[in-house]
Amino acid sequence: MPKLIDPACAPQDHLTRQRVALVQPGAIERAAGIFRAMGDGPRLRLLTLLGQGEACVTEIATAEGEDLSTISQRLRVLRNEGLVSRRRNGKHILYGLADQHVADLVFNALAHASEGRADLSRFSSLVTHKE
Amino acid sequence: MPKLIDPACAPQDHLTRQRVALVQPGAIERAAGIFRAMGDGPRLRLLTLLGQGEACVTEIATAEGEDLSTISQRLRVLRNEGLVSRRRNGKHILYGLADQHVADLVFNALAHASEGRADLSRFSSLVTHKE
DNA sequence: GGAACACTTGAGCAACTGTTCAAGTGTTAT
DNA sequence: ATAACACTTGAACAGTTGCTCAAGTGTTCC
Repeated sequence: MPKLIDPACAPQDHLTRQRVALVQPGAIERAAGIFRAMGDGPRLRLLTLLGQGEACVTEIATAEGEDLSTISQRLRVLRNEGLVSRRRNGKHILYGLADQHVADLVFNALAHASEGRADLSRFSSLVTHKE
Repeated sequence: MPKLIDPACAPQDHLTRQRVALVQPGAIERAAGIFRAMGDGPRLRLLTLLGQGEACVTEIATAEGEDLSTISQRLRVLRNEGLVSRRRNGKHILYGLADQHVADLVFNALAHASEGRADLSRFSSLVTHKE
């Protein structure tokens, strides 16, 4: 009965190989929500843009070639998941990445997806410059 | 005109604060695809389960209290994004996390979402035991 | 060979998501 | 106070996604 070498899986094995609930259910739902918000091309593009520093909505909109409303809606989704920061500066509202953790998630996924072919040296170095 | 201290954002500023395309467009789409696959509670649960070691579909189904077809469909989505490994063992097919990178992504998100209240010591230590 | 087991797959339908449009809020300039 | 600017928001519609069911594939056992 070489269970460790051969992880076979008869019904009686299932009973012995009990799995543990590693995290509280709420944590999984929150994490899924974060991934869901990031799991959209245009929204992830936005995050990579903000990874290079703060920007106001108009600036983002012109950079992406989209209208204000669309960008604002995308930012709302990201904001609902706590992924971006937001502060007013006169007439403008500046958005940025919420914290280093978000920067890391985006950075890691991009590094993985581009398999080392990207130059990410400019990315997320401004996140801590919140002052 | 204190631009560095005050990142204001008049139209003429937008032109000077040019952003760079850090990654090729394809990489962003691939990364978004990965996040999209992870951005579903039940599917993320599956990944955390596989983070504790390989399991066959039947075992997963009984553990989650769902039917085979539903689990198989979820695994298909994860497989299409290259997040899980798959190998046959007799009648059974064993699934696991594809690589350490996937384990890291899930681990980081859970750690973030549970704010240090989870015991993740059992997680993903088996990923490299592919032999 | 045939039967049983362990999945996989395509189709169908309900539920969700993203974009656009039109109307609204808050701030600055006059 | 009025106008202009910089967004935000709710509703509506199209496109996408996830689950269930029924039929299919591949493997083992007899």
